[in-house]
Amino acid sequence: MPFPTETGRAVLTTNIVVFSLRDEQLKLLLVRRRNPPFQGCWALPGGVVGEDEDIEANATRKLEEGTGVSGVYLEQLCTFGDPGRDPRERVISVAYYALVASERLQVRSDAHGEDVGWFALAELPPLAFDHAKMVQVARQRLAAKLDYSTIAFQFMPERFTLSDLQKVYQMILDRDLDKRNFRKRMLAMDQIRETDEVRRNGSHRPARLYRVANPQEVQIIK
Amino acid sequence: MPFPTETGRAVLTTNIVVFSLRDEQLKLLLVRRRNPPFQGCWALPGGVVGEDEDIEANATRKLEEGTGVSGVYLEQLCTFGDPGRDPRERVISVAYYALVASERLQVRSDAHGEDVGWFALAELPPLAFDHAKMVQVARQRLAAKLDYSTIAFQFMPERFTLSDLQKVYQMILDRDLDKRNFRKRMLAMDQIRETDEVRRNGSHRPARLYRVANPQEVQIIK
DNA sequence: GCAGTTAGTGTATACGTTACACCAACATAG
DNA sequence: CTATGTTGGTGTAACGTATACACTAACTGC
Repeated sequence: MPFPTETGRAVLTTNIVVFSLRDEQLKLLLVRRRNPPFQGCWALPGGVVGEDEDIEANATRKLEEGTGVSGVYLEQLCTFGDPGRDPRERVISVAYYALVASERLQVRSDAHGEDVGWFALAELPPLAFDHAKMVQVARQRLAAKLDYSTIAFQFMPERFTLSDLQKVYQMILDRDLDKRNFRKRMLAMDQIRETDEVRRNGSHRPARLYRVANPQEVQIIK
Repeated sequence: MPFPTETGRAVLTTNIVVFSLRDEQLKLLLVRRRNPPFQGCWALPGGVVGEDEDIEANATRKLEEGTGVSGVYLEQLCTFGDPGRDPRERVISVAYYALVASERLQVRSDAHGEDVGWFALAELPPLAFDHAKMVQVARQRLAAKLDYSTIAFQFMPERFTLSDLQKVYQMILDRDLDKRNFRKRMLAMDQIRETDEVRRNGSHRPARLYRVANPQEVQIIK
């Protein structure tokens, strides 16, 4: 089966759904498009994959350009390639999702002359192309992974309290959790370590600080 | 960001990991390559996506060509696009996996002048490109989905016994299951229905035949 | 009618999940 | 300095789910 010379070829791109917690909310990184189609519209960060570039390497690079952060958790989500998804020509987009601890963030607004912004999931603007669908799939995947992996720790700063962690879970799952049961479960999976520090912030009992045992890896549990 | 005219373009293909149960074994459909590269080597079925063809539609079509069956369960797995995965040029493959009930199969050997064959997972020949990796990912996904979906029913014929079903689970999970607990679990999820037929095949008590309540859908359970 | 073979059934135990309420420690105001 | 407000931190009982386990039922063939 020889390759066709013209047909069956497509522009290869990536898009990344970048989650982070900012202002006690789960937010997404969006960039404003400067060119048609969808000029002026908000879209997921991403770009065209270079001729000899690995797809995931491209996603990593675009993510670093957008957030200024390297070494973040990145996972392939799904590939979108409807013939009509880009009005210009056939464009395949391999979607990824990424989780960034907000303390590490330093968004370079206008790094590439693009407007960049963080948007709460509940208040997303209309998105270009099929990016809304990508966001939906990413959100589902993230929520599902909370149950059987340590993925939530990717959001945490180096030191955090159990209440901080619980807020993260509650934000992603969009429901309240029982404090005692939550703490039991977190400590039982033996992936966070108590430190001898506490945090004092307000007129109440100070909170014990914890750290992630293996911040690099996302483990599958149970 | 205008598109480059030459760089960043790739041939778009699909590959499908087709699972079926044959001879009481979990087997995969492979085709022998007639052209270089990897000429004569076994590979996953698939092909180049047409200029205006939907990616999943292409996978469905290739699957039908290979098995003669339509309406089978098909799910996107992962996308492979390493720059070096095809020695000729940049080729992106969107991998799918599919589950086919063996009773429905009528493999058209030589439909396209290709050798076609079913291979037990434990006895796969060396595969072309990165297809071995695709098989590995598909196998993991399938085993994981047994736990929380009704995906296994896709393998079943219209009428089957609980022992048949148990064999399917055991084959995929590669371990024995307790008969009473298995039956309890299957009936508890209320997705199979008793029929008033039995099957007599040997000098022993006949087995009750069941059918799948919603053969079309794969449900997520619990 | 006996032997061999697969089909079919119930219960007790262990384990994990859920629900739930009070005291502790600090800052601030009076 | 003490009273109040606010968040941090802890254990136990009830419940439901998952596991382990052994015998009888129904048929065929000899």
